[in-house]
Amino acid sequence: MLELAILGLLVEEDLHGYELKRRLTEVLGALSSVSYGSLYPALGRLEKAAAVKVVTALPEGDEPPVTGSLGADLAMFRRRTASTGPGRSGRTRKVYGITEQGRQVFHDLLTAEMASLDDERDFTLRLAFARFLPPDARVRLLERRRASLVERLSKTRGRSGRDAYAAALLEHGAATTERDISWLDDLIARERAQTTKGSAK
Amino acid sequence: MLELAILGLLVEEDLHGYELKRRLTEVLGALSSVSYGSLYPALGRLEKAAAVKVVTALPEGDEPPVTGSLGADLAMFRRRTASTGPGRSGRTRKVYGITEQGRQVFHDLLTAEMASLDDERDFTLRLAFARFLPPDARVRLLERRRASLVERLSKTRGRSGRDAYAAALLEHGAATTERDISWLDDLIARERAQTTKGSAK
DNA sequence: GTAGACATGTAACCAGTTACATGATTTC
DNA sequence: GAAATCATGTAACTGGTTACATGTCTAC
Repeated sequence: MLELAILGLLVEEDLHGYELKRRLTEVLGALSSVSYGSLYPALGRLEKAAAVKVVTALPEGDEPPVTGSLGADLAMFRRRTASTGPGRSGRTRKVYGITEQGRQVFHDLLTAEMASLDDERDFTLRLAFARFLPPDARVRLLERRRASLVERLSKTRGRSGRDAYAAALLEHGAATTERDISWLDDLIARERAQTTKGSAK
Repeated sequence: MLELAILGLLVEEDLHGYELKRRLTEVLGALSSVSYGSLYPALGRLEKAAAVKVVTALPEGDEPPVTGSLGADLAMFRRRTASTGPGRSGRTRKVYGITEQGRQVFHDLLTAEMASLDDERDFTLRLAFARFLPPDARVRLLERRRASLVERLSKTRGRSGRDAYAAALLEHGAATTERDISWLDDLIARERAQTTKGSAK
């Protein structure tokens, strides 16, 4: 999960751990922000698996490469020299980039059909990276999620809470699930519209 | 968390592990159902802490026995004899009951102010047992939750997703949070209405 | 007599957290 | 030169999971 999120962010841009954490909190939003205690070990694992590697060349313009022309890595010396003008940084930051293998891993994780049957976080994360999926996989993701919500709803409807609080909880939960379902319907419809537009017809 | 849920269920009724699991799935609803691999160890811990104890004598009232009329415990022999008419059970089930200490632990856990800042599950669980809280603690719970949602919303609003999917996610999330907030407002209002009605004024 | 629901339990694992330790750089 | 912020990392723990092992009772 964490690995998927990290790779997803690195697909677009080289980042160092600290910055990565901030982006993760954004992407995963309310759904828990990660702590350094899990982030750094995760980066370590990914590095060992050759899915990411330290690039160290600091981004300058706005994104990272764009301006390109980094010249040399000089991998050995951990650029302890002037970084960028009146440089910013702390300690010696390690900027990570995704490798070809990492892209592969990313797609594998993203496509992995299993799970997410009801895991909200998992679904959210995948949807956040949906643009990297082929259209049909996108639709499948949305529909699997929809099916799981419909099933949940069917199990909820019919039971009534033993007291006002439990009842309110049940009712609100059901209403929320219904809204989620029609939201998904919208997304699915939009998706199909785009697909047919693009392809044959 | 699990402990709190178990104790909360046992406050009302003696139950054995298997049945407990089913109730837990109901109470915690979509928010993950527990597995036996965590339930039984949790029961073990609670027993060791003297918060629950095995009662074995099946409750009669309403749920499990129905046919009732069990007479004696004969604690030593694990009732291997006919349990209830054309008995129901499997193996030899252990029915747990909450102890006085357990009730204390339950209230302590339920009242514990910390946490839940954004933990959905935690809040849901506490609200499910809200009837065991004094009115003022109930209001506090609801308002703390409300505050945390408001804060979340303020952090979300303003950022816009980098692509259609992220944007849809953000937007839907914000809308859901808004609905949650007004739902809480309803609950709080109802709560206050009841409090003033009951007390002086 | 065997399939399936009921019932309890353990061990190995996993994904994350907290708390701690360290250190560079900037700003006041 | 102290405080704040940036930055990386480790160790101990937590709260669960899956997979496995075992067993009983009912219904066919």
